[in-house]
Amino acid sequence: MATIKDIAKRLNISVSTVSYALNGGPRSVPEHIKEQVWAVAQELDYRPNRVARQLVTRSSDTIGIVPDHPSEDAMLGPYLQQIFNAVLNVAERRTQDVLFLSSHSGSDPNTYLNTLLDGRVDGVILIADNRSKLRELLVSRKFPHVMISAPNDGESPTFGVNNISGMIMLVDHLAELGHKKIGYLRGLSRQPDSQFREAALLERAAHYGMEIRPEWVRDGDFYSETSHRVGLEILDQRDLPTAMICFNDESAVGFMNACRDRGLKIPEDMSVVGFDNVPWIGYITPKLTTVRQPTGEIAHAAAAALLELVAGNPVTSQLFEPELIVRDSTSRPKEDKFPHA
Amino acid sequence: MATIKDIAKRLNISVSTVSYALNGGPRSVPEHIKEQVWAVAQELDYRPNRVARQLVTRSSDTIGIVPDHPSEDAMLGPYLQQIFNAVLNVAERRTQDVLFLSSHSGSDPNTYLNTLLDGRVDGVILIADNRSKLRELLVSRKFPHVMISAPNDGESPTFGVNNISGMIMLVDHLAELGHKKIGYLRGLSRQPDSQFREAALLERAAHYGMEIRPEWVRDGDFYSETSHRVGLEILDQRDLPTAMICFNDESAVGFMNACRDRGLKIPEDMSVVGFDNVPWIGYITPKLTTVRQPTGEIAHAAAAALLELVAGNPVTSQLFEPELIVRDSTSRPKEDKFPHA
DNA sequence: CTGTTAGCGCTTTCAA
DNA sequence: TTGAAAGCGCTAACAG
Repeated sequence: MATIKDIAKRLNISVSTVSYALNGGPRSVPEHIKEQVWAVAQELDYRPNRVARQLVTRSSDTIGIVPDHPSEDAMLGPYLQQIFNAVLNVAERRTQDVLFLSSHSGSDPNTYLNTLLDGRVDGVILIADNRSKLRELLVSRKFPHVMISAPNDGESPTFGVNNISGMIMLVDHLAELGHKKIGYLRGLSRQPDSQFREAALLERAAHYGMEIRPEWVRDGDFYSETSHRVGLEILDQRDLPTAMICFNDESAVGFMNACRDRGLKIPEDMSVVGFDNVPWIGYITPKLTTVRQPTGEIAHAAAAALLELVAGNPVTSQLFEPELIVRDSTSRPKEDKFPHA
Repeated sequence: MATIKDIAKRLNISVSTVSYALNGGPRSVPEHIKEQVWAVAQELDYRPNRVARQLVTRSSDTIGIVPDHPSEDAMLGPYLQQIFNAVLNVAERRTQDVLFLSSHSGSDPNTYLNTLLDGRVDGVILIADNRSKLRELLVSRKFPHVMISAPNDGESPTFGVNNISGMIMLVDHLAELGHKKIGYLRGLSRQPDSQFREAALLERAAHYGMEIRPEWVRDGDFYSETSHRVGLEILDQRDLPTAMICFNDESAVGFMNACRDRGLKIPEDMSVVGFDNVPWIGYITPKLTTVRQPTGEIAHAAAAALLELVAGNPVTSQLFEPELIVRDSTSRPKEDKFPHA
């Protein structure tokens, strides 16, 4: 493979001149030399060696995405997919590469840190909450990073959705429809997201004087199978809520299946809402009322911020507002249909 | 940042000894020296500089994924997602990175080639068909690569699904149910996949003496909106087929929506089949009969093969068999329900 | 067995 | 204005 040395030799000029000619600076090179250099480069099919350049410039033009809870099938969930897609788009526009760093070196954060500090990435987008050990290490080493999906504690630039107002929108919507008895299928309760949403739910529901019986609230995870199973348990009780708030769209699908199994019509017998507005939401029946998380915009902003950070510029955290999307899975509760009957 | 030089100086030994101690070879190092080296490394918080190593070993321990028709939202489709996920898994197990190379340098394949030859990846997985200009360049430069989703022409190691037998399974299934009148919503007709499937469909249908009227066959793309629209046009005709074969699951969803709009029950009035078995298939109603493409396995094999190739070992192409998954969107045709009526 | 040293290909400082 | 040369941090060939 041809190198700048070959080009220099061929033209009897110095490598520095070739380098400057090829890079268009910082030193100026006479136009006719430039042309010759480019011509010879073409002829020798010269391809710049990016690794050599990286070594001397100490920058890789690559950013990393680090999911803090790496799993075998990380890229199969819509959340990471949307983030990765958005990051890819902004990186591409700035001719940067993006590396998806799942967790080569096992789960020890300190070992894992090697991956980040060995020069392959200039900075990382960390998808984790604040208790992340890795985040701590990044902060203490001042390694350029931004966070997604963590509450903003001022330690790192953070980009996320306003979970609280999302939940409030949902409760308000149900309140407007006249619902008084609400059930809640929560996510993993150790997750900050879950906690914020639940707190908002309880507060807002209390505000409206809604009833949320303990037996209508159940733990789940993010999968529809679980919420299907748990949903059946809820539905097999005597008294039922008239509306169910599900932690995310997937669990809403599971719960809707449970309703179908028990012969409950949605939304007539039971209103159901989700959270997220996943990409395949248009394919499920009935169409689900949910809150859209602007995941793409969030990731977009995070990536842009990281690149600023890498370039040495200051950045500020950003909280995004979700959007209520009313579809066909919510309506007035049955007993409210004829309020004066 | 500490380097091996610092460690060497600290212990009054040579850098080569340090290097060998750290890497565990190829030269052997006395155990007690090794221990000292590791201790000092720890103490100085030494992190190996991977870029420097790359420069001398001329290998990046990174493979690339190259979608030949890069789009803004490349990672939003399930196909690339599954491929990426699988590749990530095998790469991780072999401590390799994977770079998703969408198309930085514009669409000129030759410029684009720079990206691949500048040392950042040791080889690439090309997702393209055989007419790919980029593939041609890779072949002529003997740059390590494998192909996914192209017919195997013997030029490059190729990994894909047997489209023909997939379509045959589908037609056989419909024939067994007693369908005689078949419609077909095809994909983009310039795509080799589409062509193979259509050829197989026509041949197999002829074999069974099935009727496929031209007005039951329509072009589409891969999106449900299109097939929804086109589906309505088909359904507004006088005579209808009893079963519709859709190019992929997404278009099947669109067509099923069209059926719903026209009051046709699935599968009673119309059997519908898709192709792919996308991840969210469990969420649509009625559950779709389809052919599963083992995309994950294919990508897995492709990635493993690429790593072999990079290591200098020979590899062989592989064709994967699809699998018919019968669910609730197909049944006997109506007029066949009482064959002797 | 271990230390010295020559690069890998590039950028950039320092001299001329 | 341009060339020579010093590294970047590492591996590995070579020398002792």
